[in-house]
Amino acid sequence: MAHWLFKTEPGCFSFDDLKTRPDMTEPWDGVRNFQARNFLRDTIQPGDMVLFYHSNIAAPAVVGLAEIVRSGYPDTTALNPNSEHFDPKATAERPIWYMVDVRYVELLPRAVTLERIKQNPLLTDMPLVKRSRLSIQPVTEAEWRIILTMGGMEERVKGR
DNA sequence: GCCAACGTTGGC
DNA sequence: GCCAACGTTGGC
Repeated sequence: MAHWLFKTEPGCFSFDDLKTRPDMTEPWDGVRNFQARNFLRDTIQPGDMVLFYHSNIAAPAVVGLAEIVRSGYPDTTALNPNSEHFDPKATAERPIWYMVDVRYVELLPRAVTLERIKQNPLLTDMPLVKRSRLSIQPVTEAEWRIILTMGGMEERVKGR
């Protein structure tokens, strides 16, 4: 089981939005970056865990945990001319873009702000810290444990 | 709202 | 296939 960090602008789609879906399952669509696409299409698997990160706000932070419930499949918003994520180059035969389905798991007792992440010398290798704009990022087992601990979930870390 | 970083596009 | 121009992301 692998770990990931998914970025989202909460004004567009927030962790609360994920929680309030009736079945708590949501397609993660609209990713239009090839590196992120490759993770979605090739690597991310059901059961993988996700750090849910809010970007583009005053205090960007990891706010909660989500789980992958479906691996990569074609992102249909790319085929829809009415979608803001429409890509005229995408076709049903060559979808180009992919999405996965995620499920709400739980809110972190304490949000882990980017500021705190940057202060932790053990987290300086994270793409997040290196100022990458990558919206889907791999997270190492060690980083996962550290961030959960910083978020007030020591018990969960020990239980694994 | 500014602007640096950086991914993508397109002319050559 | 290089690289300048351009557009977007996202921290501040």
